[in-house]
Amino acid sequence: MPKISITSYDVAQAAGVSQSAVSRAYSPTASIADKKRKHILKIANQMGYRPNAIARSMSSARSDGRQRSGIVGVIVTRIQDPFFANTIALFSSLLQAKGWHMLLFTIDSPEDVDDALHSLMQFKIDGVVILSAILSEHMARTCQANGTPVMLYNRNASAAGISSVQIDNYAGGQTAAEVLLNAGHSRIAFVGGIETDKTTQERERGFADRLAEAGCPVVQREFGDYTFDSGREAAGRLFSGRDRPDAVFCASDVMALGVLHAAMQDMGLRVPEDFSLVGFDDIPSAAWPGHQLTSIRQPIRRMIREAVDILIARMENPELAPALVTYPGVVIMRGTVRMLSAD
Amino acid sequence: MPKISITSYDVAQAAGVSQSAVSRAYSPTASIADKKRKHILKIANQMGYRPNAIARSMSSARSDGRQRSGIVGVIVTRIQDPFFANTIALFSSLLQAKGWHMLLFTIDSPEDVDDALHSLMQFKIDGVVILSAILSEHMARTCQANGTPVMLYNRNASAAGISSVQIDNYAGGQTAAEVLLNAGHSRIAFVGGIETDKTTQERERGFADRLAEAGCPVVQREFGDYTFDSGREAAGRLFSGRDRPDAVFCASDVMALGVLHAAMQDMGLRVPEDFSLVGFDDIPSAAWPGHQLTSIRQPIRRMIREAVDILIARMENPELAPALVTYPGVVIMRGTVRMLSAD
DNA sequence: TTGAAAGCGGTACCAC
DNA sequence: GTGGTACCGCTTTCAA
Repeated sequence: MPKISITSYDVAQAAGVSQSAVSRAYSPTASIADKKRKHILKIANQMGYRPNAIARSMSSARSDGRQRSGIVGVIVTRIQDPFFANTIALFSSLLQAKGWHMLLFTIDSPEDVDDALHSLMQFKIDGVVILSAILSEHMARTCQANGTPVMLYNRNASAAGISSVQIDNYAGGQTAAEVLLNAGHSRIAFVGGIETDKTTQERERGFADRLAEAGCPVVQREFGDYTFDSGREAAGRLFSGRDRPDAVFCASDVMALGVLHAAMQDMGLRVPEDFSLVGFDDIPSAAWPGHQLTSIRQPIRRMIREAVDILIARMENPELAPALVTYPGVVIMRGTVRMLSAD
Repeated sequence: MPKISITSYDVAQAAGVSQSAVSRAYSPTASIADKKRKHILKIANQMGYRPNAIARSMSSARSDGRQRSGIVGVIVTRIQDPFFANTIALFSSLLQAKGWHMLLFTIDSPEDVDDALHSLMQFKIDGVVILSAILSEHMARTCQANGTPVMLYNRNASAAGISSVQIDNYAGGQTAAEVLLNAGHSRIAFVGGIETDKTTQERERGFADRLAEAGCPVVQREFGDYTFDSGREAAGRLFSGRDRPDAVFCASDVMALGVLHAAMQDMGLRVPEDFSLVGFDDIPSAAWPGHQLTSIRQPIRRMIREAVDILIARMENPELAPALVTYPGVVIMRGTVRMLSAD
């Protein structure tokens, strides 16, 4: 059997001090002679000692009933989506930069959030970020009851005591409509992600409302599942009929790229000559020279930074009220929307 | 102050049994009357009790000195790279499907692995996956000493006691060379990621060796940093001179796409008429209609599944010897390499 | 099969 | 400032 790990007791013995002293040496606020601390830390480092984070969070279970594990749980759906993968990456680095660890939980369907959260709570996580899903009323209450702050990213905070940071999907849809209207289009189609999805619904609603206002209703609605292939397939349905739309708004860039590639390569259409295209998210590949996709940008860096800040603030001070933040999307004009030559 | 969390003691009291009984109810192997277990579980569920995973791993610190946390640490560089993001996604779902949790640690530079590992080890993780980086001899020994199995994904296991799963970069480079040679090219260039990177080096070596064998050495070498933009910039250098290469091999698909977009859009070149292009990885977007990038595929699903299996086996049985697995890359012919009309 | 009790590795409070 | 000690919530002996 390999040598077991070194404990504070081992260090204490080697340093000729009490075990409590070793513990104090690692607590910045503890009252301990500077000299002694240095001595202990030196020996500890020599021995390769590292405080056991598990034991620490175990014992610091305070009288208020909260353990502090230093771990933030992150629950995510659709992790294979480049947009989400990127989001996780950002959450990870930001949390880490502030000294928190991230326990990642992947779920296949938004309904699994409650289970996932239960599973994570066994680790006494200090807080949780939920990406693109909402939790049940019941679970929300549970979290509030034991003081675990929840951050809903990309979704409305449905229940009390929960924070959220999200893009203004409705306004984004409106903006997309305006861009297309301004370009003089009249046969405008919409391609959504999953139809029952809040995000898709809001984007469509904003889009359709604005179009209706202008007396130019959506001529065709197609739905996919946010993947490239589903966008590609939607393009097939969009452009196979005789009365083709002359403009398309996709609820995500990935699908928009699917439409773009399909239309240009599979069907020989030109963009924006044959139709204009607007996406949502502004993922990096939207800007690639061959795409030049006009899109509604989500300022994800800022959004994630804010989400992390809010969460951390609440983890450190549970008394803090939850925050609800909505960011406006900004349209990034590129080459997939036609320009009107004259005003 | 919110209500504190429910402990096994609370459940015991409510069920009129001892605390040990509650513990046993949750241990499949424990000897407890079936009736009693059912009774306890029922009450526990009613109360919303969940065993505290922290306390559990604390107390199960066995005489062999190993705690079992149920957590696997994953250390990753370049998490923003779509290829890596995808890899994490797969690791996450596979580990989770087998009942393990994943603590994710992002590092900016491969040298930070040791620190990251130290940080993770404080949580008494049961095993660790390291993506595209290697650890120091010293750290490798530490892991072996306290029985933490290490899985190096995408890298050679440099030290003893460490497992690895990786693609055969050298052979992949050779294959790329053959594809280009077979297409009758003679002015062949290479675009690598970071020049000091083992992966880039091996791919180039295989590529260059095979080319040299054929008496057709690499005419130009360019390096980037695995990003799209760096591929795009490399294209600028590649095609600005008078004696342009007639074929390019990129050490990653992302860079290859950068070259492709730049060449086609920025410089008006056609592929494969003006030059052939081969990438590496076979990421999803390589197959998009507008790209049709010929690439050396990494069978990442199988590779990751194997990596997870090996790691889990070793976590469950520390006596097991580490495994070293290398997968061959397979060339996926698409449209970016010209076809010779006749043999 | 059961309950009592001894830890697991720390933290924090207690007198000194 | 310091060492001694009572926990944290659970698992696992040990007797009964």
